[in-house]
Amino acid sequence: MHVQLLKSKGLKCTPQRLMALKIIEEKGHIDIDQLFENFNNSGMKIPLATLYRILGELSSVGILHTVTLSSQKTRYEIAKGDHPHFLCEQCGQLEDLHVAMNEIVTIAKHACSYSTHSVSIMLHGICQNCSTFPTTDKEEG
Amino acid sequence: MHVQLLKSKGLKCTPQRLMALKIIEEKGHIDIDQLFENFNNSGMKIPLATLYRILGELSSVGILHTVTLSSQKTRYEIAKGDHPHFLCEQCGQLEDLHVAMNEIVTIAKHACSYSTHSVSIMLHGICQNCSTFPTTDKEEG
DNA sequence: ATCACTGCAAAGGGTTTGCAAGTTC
DNA sequence: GAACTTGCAAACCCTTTGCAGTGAT
Repeated sequence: MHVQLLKSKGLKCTPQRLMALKIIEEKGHIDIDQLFENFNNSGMKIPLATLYRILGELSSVGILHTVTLSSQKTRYEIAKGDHPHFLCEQCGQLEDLHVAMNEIVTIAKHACSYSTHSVSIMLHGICQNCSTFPTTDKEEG
Repeated sequence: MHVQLLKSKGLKCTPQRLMALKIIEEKGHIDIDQLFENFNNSGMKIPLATLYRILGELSSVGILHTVTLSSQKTRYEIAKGDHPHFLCEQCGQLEDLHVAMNEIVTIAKHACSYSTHSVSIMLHGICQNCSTFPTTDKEEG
């Protein structure tokens, strides 16, 4: 329950924050513009500045996880532990990969004598849809 | 030889590009501000706008590889094939990890039915120096 | 000589910030 | 009622762009 989640982090339950969490949970991965659009579609007007603040707060307390991409907007997802992602270079779609991170982390850590808190793994390629319909022009998904 | 490298990509050999490559090769990983500083230190004045252009060009032809970080400036390195990185969350230092990517890639790809071109792996933690001298305030390195 | 590149300055665009008004607990 | 949050607008800052002058081949 998002109400509990916010309270547990000492954040107040505002309609804006609850809506943000609801949308992000529904969409899985989302960037700020898509989130902004979803707010509008659901009839709730919100300034971008407020969205930036909400996303920043929720990320800093660990409710959200951010996926930083080069030349694409940062994506946000509900934080649910490390997992690899697949990024389609053509449509920009981001997907969770369901693979045992343990194995990967173990291997990676062997190369690294430092204490490691987290591991980001991103595969880059072409997604199912884009390889099936290669003529489809580049479009955000 | 950087001269050959540039020519092979159809780029002209300018002192600015050669200097950029020299510095980046020396430093291993560098962001644009550090690069700018290094230019100044070596007595070559260059506008940031030109550096942005050079880094963009060298990256787009594949001479440089960019490492995009959240809340830190993009780092540039001479492109030498995929390898995992370690990022110190405290000092921001980026290090190459020398580990067989193959194993990791194989595992990761098993979770992914799509055609994968490249894999980015980033470990986040605290580096040797920062854990040895934990009182040292956060500083860029 | 030609075409590419640099330098400069200005524009652009995403993100952050200050402050007053409005909410939550 | 106190503290936090939102909304708005302006400020910020990094990055890109246009164009004239310069340089590489």
